Amino acid sequence: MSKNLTTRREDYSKWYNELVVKADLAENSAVRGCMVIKPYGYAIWEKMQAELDRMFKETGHQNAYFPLFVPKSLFEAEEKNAEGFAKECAIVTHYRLQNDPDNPGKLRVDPDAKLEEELIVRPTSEAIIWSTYKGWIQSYRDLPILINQWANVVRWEMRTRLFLRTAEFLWQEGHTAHETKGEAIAEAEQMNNIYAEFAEKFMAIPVIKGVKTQSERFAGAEETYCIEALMQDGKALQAGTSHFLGQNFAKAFDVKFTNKDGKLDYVWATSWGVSTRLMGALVMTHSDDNGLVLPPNLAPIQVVIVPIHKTDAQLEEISILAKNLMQEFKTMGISCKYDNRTTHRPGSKFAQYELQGVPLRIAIGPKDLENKTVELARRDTLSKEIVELDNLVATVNGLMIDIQDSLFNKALDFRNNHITEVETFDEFKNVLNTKTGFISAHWDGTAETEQKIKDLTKATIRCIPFNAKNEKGICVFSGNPSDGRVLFAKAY
RNA sequence: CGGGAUGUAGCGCAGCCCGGUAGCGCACACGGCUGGGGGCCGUGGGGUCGCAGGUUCAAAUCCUGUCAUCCCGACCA
Repeated sequence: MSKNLTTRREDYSKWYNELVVKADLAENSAVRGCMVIKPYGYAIWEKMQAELDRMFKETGHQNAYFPLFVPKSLFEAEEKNAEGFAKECAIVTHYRLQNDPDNPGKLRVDPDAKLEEELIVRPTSEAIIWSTYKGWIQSYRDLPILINQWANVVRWEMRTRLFLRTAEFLWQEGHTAHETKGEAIAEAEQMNNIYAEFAEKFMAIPVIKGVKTQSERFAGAEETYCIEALMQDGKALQAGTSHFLGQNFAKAFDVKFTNKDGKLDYVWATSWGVSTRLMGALVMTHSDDNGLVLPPNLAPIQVVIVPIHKTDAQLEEISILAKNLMQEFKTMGISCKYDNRTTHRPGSKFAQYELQGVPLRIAIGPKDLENKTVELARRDTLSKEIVELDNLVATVNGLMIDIQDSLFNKALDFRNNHITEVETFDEFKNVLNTKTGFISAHWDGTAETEQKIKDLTKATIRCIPFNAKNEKGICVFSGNPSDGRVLFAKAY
């Protein structure tokens, strides 16, 4: 069935790359480490954006936009943050080109056009935003500030992969300022919950909520909340993070306010973000060897109608039926495409929509016209059935919900079957190398142990999950006392 | 930046060892037969073989240099 597509079993990375390209989601750009998101891929991203944006606004956030460039002096103000990102920054040093006297027809950087202060292309916007907030905040009456921005950021990664790690990527970053510590923590937790809800309800990706260990924390954060998902190859993917930043940025940028008692205090901050990496998570969670599988809630095309005909007259007759159906789907809010191209044959259309993950396909041919039926094919199960034309729209509507649920449940089963509790380090290594997935193990809470395990196995602590049962134990590596289990995995 | 590999048509590759002026599959264009799962047959278009130098009557092929890309590490949403 799958033609020209590497299978998951053969080579998971290759399968992923080919799938992203062949499903028309994105491709590598000629620009180093950068990606071109193609219209079909972007349409999915837009659906994600729309839903997230709605959720942000429902919780009182507003959108704004801040500059791409961050002057170096601002960038370095919060030391930990600067240090964390320093190794992967693109830097603007000049502002003008000129004709190259040594190479006619070529340009060179004008050496006289050197900037007095270099500009960092934002790898994240805390610095530029907090330097701006300083001017906005004087009193507790100015708080909270609840702002999100949709933007691109640049991180000069050594090795890149479509959607999962590219030098430039699209994301949203929320940056909030609060009067109290408690309020800021509540905000960070709320946003992590929103991410989890979005991942599970819209992307049909089950996630584990928790906090990062100190060494995995965002540079400059006091606490990093995260949602972790499990891909089909048994590796974990960080799907979203939300940070409680304490007063670190307020202190670095001197953002003080007068509180209700008339005293000066630093404001409390959060930041949170998800990126186009979610597209990678979507692909890797649901897709199969025939291509992409999209949950109905995110599919740009939820239903495709493919006519099967020999003659023009047959096509015309099918088209009348198809157009009526489209109208009904539209009324139900189901997006539908009728592919009446005569330049492609039905079989190749079937294959194409399968590759592109369209959740449901309706085929209508002369036999169907005669019997008042259509053929329905589900992308997720690859099952086909002939159904009556009567009540078709209701049937399809029900299937949209079924498919969405069943994708989630399938991913949930897989995920739950790949969380393994281990008691010894031998078991740990064994599970990691054979079964893969998350390993639930006791940890002594030290960075040293965490690092040693990472060096030995490449597995990192993905998160300290919130839902962990209260259980004392001994560390799987050091044998020292542990307060609870954490989740280890190899990660993207 | 350390280890490995590769640059030949839009994409994927063969040819290189053993030098004789470039080929296959997919894609593309045209014609016909077709049409309920990626059709078949025929015809056709498209490449200064990454770049520069050298050896030679002759270089995709041999030699030297160089550039680029990919994979494995380190870094990371």
